[in-house]
Amino acid sequence: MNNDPDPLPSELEVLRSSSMSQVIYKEIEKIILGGTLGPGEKLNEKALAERFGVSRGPVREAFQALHARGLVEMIPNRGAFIQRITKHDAVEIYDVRAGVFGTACRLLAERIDNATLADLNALLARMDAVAAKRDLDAYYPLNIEFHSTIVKSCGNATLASIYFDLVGRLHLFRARGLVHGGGFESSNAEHRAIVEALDDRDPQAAFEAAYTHVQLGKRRVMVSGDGPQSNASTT
Amino acid sequence: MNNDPDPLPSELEVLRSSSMSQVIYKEIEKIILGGTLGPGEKLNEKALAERFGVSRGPVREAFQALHARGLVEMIPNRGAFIQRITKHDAVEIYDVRAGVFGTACRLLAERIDNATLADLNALLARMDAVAAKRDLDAYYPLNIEFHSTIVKSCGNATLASIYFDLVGRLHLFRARGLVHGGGFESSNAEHRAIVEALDDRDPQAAFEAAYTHVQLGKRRVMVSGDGPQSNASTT
DNA sequence: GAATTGCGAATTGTTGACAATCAATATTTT
DNA sequence: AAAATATTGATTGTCAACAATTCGCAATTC
Repeated sequence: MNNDPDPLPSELEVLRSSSMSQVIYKEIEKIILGGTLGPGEKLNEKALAERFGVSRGPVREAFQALHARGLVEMIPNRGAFIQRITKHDAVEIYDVRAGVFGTACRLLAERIDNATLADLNALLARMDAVAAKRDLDAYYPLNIEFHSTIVKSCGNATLASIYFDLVGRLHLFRARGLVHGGGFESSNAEHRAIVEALDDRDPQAAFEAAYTHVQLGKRRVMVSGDGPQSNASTT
Repeated sequence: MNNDPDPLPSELEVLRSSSMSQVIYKEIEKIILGGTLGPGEKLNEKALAERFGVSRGPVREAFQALHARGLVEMIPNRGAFIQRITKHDAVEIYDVRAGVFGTACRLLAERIDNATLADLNALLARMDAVAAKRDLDAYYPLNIEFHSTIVKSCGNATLASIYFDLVGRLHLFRARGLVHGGGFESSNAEHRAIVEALDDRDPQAAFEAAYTHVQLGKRRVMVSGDGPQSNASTT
């Protein structure tokens, strides 16, 4: 009868109660990708359930979804652990990401409008500016926005979903490490090559430029640190 | 005390009880991809639980995993339904699959050995043989094996997983329909172009051949039937 | 002193029960 | 009779409890 019996919606009770496990999913995903709990660490069912104010059921359901997405490792009778990414895994993910991102550019080259092109060129200019100042903290989000803009603009939601999945998994690899500069001028040069191919509406060239860019980004990350403790933004 | 109290292990009690939900996952996946229960149909928790002899918990966990993989649609307070794939969705999936399969060929071109090449050439010959006889039932599994061999040989398990995921989702689109012949001579010609590029160890050419092949396969499927009631094997 | 064995606590896997929601039918009203 | 409304049945969402397994630590053994 009365509207909103709960005085404080508290962000967790806003959504329908039915999608509770999906809310928990998003929350745990935040914990994992936020890096507050490194790879290999255990996810305690009871602790998480109490933290979110629910029972263990929804938490377990979220675990299964996270496992299917490759963010969580399930060991029988042991529980859920944040997925451990080996260097070999990271190489694999980078290679797939190169192909997926290249495909995004290829598709985008066939449909890009001038507004999107202007956005990308603006990002290029801003990245050049911060690169000249060696401001890596400013470069990082711009770099992400550049790639995201392309992927979101290519008109393929399935591709975008897979792409961001891969990016998330890579976050596990380079979780919470220092950033290695060096080579983000060349990184932006590669960005410019991509935009030029898009401007030419040349799908093959766009793919090649994008694929090569990610591959070079992989090398930049791999040479900087062998273990999963290096963060690199110049991809 | 006595070993194996259950007279019939029945394939469901063989594995550890802990991975029960994952066994249920595989079983429901079989139901979905097997086509005995078309897209949009409802998956009843209680009925499935009784069928597998477990409670609803593991079934719900399996639902979440299937949802994360894009095989099941979850509607709040309504339950789980086999994912409905629109024509637009199918186009998206085909485009991503083209890029992923192309990437597999690109990677394979850099590492293929003569044994794998011989396998692929043998498959080409067998496909030519059955294509000459217009034996579509024989062509279909060979075609699948050809693509699977490439994907499994490219040395990237992450890519393979994503690829087979996409193939599974496409199965939902063309579930339980008649097969449209026409164009599977050209399909095998495209296969041959892929193998030739692999033989040349030419990554770019391999990608282009593979990408084009899937794109043409998409067109062959799309022109044959607008709705989700057409099965096409010549991809 | 090092390795092994044997508890006890904690955690996971599963279940059955209860509350909430939805679909479908029956009933009432206009 | 048609539309709107109430009621019933079924299904989903959530929870708390129980069984089984694992982990940590102490006691024992070699």
